[in-house]
Amino acid sequence: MSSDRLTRSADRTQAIMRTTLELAEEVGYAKLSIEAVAARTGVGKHTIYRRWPSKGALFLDAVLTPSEPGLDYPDTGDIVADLRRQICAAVDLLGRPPLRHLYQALVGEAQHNPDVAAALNERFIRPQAERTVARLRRARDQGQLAPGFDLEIAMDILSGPLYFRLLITQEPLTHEYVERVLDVLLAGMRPRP
Amino acid sequence: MSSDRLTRSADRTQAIMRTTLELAEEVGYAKLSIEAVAARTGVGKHTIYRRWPSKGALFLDAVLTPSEPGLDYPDTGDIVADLRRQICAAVDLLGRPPLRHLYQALVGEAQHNPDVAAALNERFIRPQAERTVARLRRARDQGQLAPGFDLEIAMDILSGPLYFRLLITQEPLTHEYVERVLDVLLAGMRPRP
Amino acid sequence: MSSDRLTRSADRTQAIMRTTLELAEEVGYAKLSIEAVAARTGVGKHTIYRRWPSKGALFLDAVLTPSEPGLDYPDTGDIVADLRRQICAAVDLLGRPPLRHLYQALVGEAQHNPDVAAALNERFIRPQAERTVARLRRARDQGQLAPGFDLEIAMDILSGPLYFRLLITQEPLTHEYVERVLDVLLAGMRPRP
Amino acid sequence: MSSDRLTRSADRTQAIMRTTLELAEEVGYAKLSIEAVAARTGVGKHTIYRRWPSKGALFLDAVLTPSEPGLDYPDTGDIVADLRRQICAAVDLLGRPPLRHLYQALVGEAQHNPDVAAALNERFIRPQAERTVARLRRARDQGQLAPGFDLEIAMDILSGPLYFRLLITQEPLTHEYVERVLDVLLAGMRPRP
DNA sequence: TATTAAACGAGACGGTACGTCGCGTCTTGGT
DNA sequence: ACCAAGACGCGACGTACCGTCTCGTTTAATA
Repeated sequence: MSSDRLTRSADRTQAIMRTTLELAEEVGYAKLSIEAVAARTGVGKHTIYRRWPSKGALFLDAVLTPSEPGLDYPDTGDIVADLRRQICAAVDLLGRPPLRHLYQALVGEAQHNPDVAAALNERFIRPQAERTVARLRRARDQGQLAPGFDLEIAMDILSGPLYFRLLITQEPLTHEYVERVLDVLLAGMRPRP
Repeated sequence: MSSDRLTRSADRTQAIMRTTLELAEEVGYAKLSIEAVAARTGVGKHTIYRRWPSKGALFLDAVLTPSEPGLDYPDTGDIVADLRRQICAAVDLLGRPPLRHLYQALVGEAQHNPDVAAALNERFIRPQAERTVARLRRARDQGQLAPGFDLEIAMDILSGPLYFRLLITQEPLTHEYVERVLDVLLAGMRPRP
Repeated sequence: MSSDRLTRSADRTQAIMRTTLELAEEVGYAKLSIEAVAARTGVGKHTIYRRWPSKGALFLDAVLTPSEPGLDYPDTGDIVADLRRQICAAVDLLGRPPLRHLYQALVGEAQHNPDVAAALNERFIRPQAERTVARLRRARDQGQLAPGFDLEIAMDILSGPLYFRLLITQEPLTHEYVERVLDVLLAGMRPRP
Repeated sequence: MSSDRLTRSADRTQAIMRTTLELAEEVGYAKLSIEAVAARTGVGKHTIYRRWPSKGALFLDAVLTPSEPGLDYPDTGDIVADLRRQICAAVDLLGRPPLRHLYQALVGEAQHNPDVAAALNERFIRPQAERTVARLRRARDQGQLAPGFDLEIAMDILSGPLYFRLLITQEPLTHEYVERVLDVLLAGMRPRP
């Protein structure tokens, strides 16, 4: 039988993260307190501090754990369709309730806390980016993209505008917006001869 | 003389904002406190609360005021050169010390505080964006850009990747990076026939 | 007109000390907490810490303040009657409810906290002792006591046994006990020739 | 062979008490914690709680065990000499380092914890007192003391002033002080005719 | 010139949460 | 079967700031 202690520990860990999301949705990340999480979970503060070094670290775990490991990247052979599908999925997940505000707050916290920033990259951003770049590379090898095409920049251009909308102008993220980005990226800026 | 009182008031306001930047550089935005700003400036807390409703609002003012109104957009007739110049200037200002960390923190705070987000957009992001779009429109009218070119998206594609680097992957912002973004945006993704 | 602010401050100070005694009677000194005193008084913890450096110091003030400055020493000309009266008064005050347990706890705390010990001596023990010694000296000068009589030791012999009962054997303190101490002290140990 | 386990138990018990004294000397009784005793002894907390119900009880054992059973009361026939010898021995033991502060703390704890108070009396104070009273009774029977002499009070007068000095005024305890107490007790207060 | 009203420094105040410590109980794994 | 190790719920510690609220004290504009 699996470990009683680990099970119990894991139970608590799960319960704490669940409460964290709950409270974050109710009062917002800024007003979230470890004290309140402990109280509502029915757990000592120590039990939280034993697991996470800061509110930010806890919140990161709480937000990211349910989404991991993330969706597989599709490969239908049509690079544009695959990108569209993948980006729309991301937009649907991160750009709408309930995750939108939580994810926004998470990125906000990352600006104040280097550990959170690092973990966010390590666990979420980089893997996603690597999958995207890999898919792009495959497409380029198959001649669907221009031979000298800059894959890393393409990746940033696919993500950047969405984050710009999410974090800076804080406008809604729609599939139509994704479409427009793809269009510009596909065609480029220059008038065709 | 006319504005003796205003001047004195203005002096205080300036002094408070100066101290705010000072302290933010020393201890970081997260550990910045109105209490400490008041103490170091030699000012009562009331005098700060009379002027700003929150730490975020004060910080926003402190960071943005010195940079306003921002540089005029150049128009040499060459749209690519003008964009490069403008974006590099922005990168040099916001992507390096001393402003980089402060600006990062400011955007971070905007994720938790809608007022800060709104003010940041109103005072900094939107004007900048509007100037860029106007410049792009002029270029399109002159035939330097494709006729149906999506100016708003272009604007987001020019900014987004930089913010993605600044806020998410937190890698350095270089002129070379700006160049690569411009390259991809100019040429587009598709192989030319 | 007296100071509004001082008045208010004094009010709070009084209220805190009152609550302290209240709680000490309810749960005992050992379980008394500054947290609880603050909560019941409706006062921030800071307001207590601003006034007293420790629970012991607060408790000392709370216990001693109402009893100060202490009763005048009587001088009827009869030293034995005066001593009896004075000691019985002290016993009635400190050796019975409600003060007995509080005073016991105060002396207990003094064993762990030198500041409390010093303040207890300064404010309560020494003044009392000095009055007693002064009264004894007057009696000796008048020939009511043996000429070489050791006044300081007499003082200790008048107090010591009471404290021994109060703190060590923790038996009740009665007037009869006072009487017996006085009897032995008057007559001495040696058989009279 | 028999008591292998008991021996081991006894070893642990001894080790815990030793560490307790060690730590009490280092940081004072107030800052002593069972947690720290367990850690330094290399023992689980349970092992301590299995043996003692509270920090006070442990401390009492730790302080009193080495001094037990106490010195035999001398009987040289000269009551004054015997008292002097016995009291000076007690003063030397309890009124000087290293025991002075520990014993002070023990009595302090007894003010907050009735169990400690009871045990202190039972194991230390009463036996000592009974021996003293027995010795005094023998002396009275032999005519060395006045016939109606109040032995219990005498006992309290011999102890009380010392405890008063130790606990209240916290002045040093010297043989000279013992002498002065004996002198007053012997002669009494009244002028001889 | 004297009066009045505002802004000011200083900081007390009721709160909330921090991160730490130790309590006494309970569980686990090793010996 | 007993033990060290230490997780756990709990409660209090003493600290830091929050944002609000007097206090007297300048300071300037008005009467």
